[in-house]
Amino acid sequence: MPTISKGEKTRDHILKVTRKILVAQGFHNTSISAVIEATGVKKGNLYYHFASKEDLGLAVLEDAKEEFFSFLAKALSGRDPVEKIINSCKAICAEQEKNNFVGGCLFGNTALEMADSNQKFSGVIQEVFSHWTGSLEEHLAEARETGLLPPATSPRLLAKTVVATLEGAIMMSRVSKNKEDLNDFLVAITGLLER
Amino acid sequence: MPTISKGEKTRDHILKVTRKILVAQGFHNTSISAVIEATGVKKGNLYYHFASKEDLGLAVLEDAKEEFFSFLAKALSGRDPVEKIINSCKAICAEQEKNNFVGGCLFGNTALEMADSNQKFSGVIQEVFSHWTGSLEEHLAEARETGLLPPATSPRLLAKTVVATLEGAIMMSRVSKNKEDLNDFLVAITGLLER
DNA sequence: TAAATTGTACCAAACGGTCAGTTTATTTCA
DNA sequence: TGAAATAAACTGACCGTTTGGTACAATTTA
Repeated sequence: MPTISKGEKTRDHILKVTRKILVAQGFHNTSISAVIEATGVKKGNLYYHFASKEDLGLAVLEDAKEEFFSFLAKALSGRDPVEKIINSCKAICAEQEKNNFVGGCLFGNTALEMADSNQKFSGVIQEVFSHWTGSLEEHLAEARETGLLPPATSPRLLAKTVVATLEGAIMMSRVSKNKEDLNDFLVAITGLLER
Repeated sequence: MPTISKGEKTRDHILKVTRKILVAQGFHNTSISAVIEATGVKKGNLYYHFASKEDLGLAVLEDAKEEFFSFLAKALSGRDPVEKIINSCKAICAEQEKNNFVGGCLFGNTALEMADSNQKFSGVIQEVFSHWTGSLEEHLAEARETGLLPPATSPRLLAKTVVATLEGAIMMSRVSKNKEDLNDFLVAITGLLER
């Protein structure tokens, strides 16, 4: 069995709780004392596990990244490549609705908050976007080869467009808090892929 | 001639300089002292013109909103409604490139930073998105009527999709700092409208 | 003469972070 | 096996700094 030490448990607990706060409030608007209160972990112990607030934020992002990658891999299911992509988008939108459009996408949020002021943060974000578009690109290339998409299709461009549209859609739904909005965007993305 | 009082001039100077800082650093990562330093306006005077930091941020957003509306109206030029929309997207992308992908879109940034924690801010953002999609929607409806777009087109859905894709594109370009990225998205949006 | 601006000094609260010391687990070794 | 040593995990008081914001008399400007 995988021996999980007490420290590892605490560290993971901090990561998961902090992620919830970060996604809703952003990095700069989240204080260490808020993390301490929410986690129940004392300050000294927090700084035993993480060197700084930046270090904590980065670790949260890395942790969420790994989780998202496996989420995406599972969500990319269906009978054909196009259906797989659409289902993954649906799964992401379902998550948003589950959270009542609070928080949105941690990576998108952090991208816009830190992109120009912290290279370490934007580095992780870039990995996420890169892996995400890369995965979609592979399936789109397969779809093109099997005739599901016209030969003139650019898998790379289309993959990036799907991700961008989804991120934009999450942004706008988050502002409007309108349930129909996200469904509308799903229709649009579906239309993008089915022709 | 429009008499601009000294106070109005100072107020506007504060707004414009603060906007530059806000768009690059975000609201919570921008301190009053940074604003004072950048504007050259003394603290007492700043609080003579603005009641609080929140009030200042809100005023910056309102000011940028008005400017964006007239920018959009001018940018929506072309021989037909579809060309008008494409040109407006091009104009927005050109602005992004001009700024070397630093800052991105003030409204998108603020949306993701404040959406769930400050209703006043998200209210202004909502006005921006609403007016923006509304303008595009009008032109798309005209395009559909004149046969430029198929009858099955939903102007409302397509307008929202264009805005979402553009916001997502700005987000991703800002992270990647890649000049080709935005052009790619322009191609995608053009493809969305020309069929 | 009213509006606008400056200057300085100040405030309480919150901020991120440190550290000496205590508790809890794990190893070492007689 | 069990006491002693070591390492990991945790505590809470404390630090200096920055934060947004205030007070207000004195001065400049339109």
